[in-house]
Amino acid sequence: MSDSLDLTALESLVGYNARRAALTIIGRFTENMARFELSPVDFSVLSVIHHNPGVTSRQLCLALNLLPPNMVVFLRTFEKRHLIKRSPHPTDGRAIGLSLTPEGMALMKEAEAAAAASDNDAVAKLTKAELATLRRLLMKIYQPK
Amino acid sequence: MSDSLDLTALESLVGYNARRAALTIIGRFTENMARFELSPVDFSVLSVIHHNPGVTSRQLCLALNLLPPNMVVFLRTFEKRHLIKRSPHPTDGRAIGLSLTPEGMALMKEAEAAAAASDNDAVAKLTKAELATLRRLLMKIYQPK
DNA sequence: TATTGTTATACTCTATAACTATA
DNA sequence: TATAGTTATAGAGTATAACAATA
Repeated sequence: MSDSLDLTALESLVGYNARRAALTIIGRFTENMARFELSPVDFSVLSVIHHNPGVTSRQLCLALNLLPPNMVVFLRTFEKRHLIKRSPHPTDGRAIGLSLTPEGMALMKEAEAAAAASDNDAVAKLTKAELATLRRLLMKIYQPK
Repeated sequence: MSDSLDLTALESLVGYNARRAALTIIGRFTENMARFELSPVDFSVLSVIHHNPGVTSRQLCLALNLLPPNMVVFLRTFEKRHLIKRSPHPTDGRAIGLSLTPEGMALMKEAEAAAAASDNDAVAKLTKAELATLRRLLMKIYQPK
């Protein structure tokens, strides 16, 4: 039986194409990062902490579009795994500054290399110029203003 | 407090950007399509049936990367809403051909117009040429071969 | 009064195992 | 033996309401 269905109506929607591409890339990401026991969202949270030591939970939620109650669970798990530590915020007694432990830094050094490799593999059909264009156009869609 | 976090590591990953853009577009899609009581996946299934009358459940699963047990639930719900009908497959006694009812066609005529409008709104910052490029690059990522 | 972080919980979406009817 | 469709269920991911501590 021929699999030649007409999908042109769906394929005209950017949202459909963006979702299918995201699921493809991130599905592979999930497999390749399983050895670190990091989901895509786990990785994104740890990456932001890594490059922004002292960041607060609220800042993470805003930057990554995650909800505070869910962030609490992520951070608790990371702390139990000794990947992050919490320090009192210098000026705001309600807030808590987050940073990676040496163990967390060691993990993220490897994990970020593996993440980049997985991402590159998933988009290997595109040229470097196409990838630069793609990233730019995608960011234009989700960034405010 | 300045919100200027360093996200460059994440933003270098196509998967991260594709996911953020997809969630932005589809979040708006979900709001705009709520009046039809159609989720993004609901819409994609009905759209394929609309443009491919007689399609089988298995073909839908392959085309949209959905799992058969979940498709059963979608189709049951559509049938209860009198949006689709099932007909015996002409040659394969195991399979069932799917098509829209007149009621389903009427709904999808409106829903497809609203979907296109929502999608266009969500990517209004991009030019027509950029959108054509974006669709082409995204399809290259998720299409096999 | 508003905000940060938290708890508990509900809801949606997706995935797995096993079954039936037909090819 | 393999495939189309189905059932039941489990799991992951995400969302809502309400609260304590601090600004």
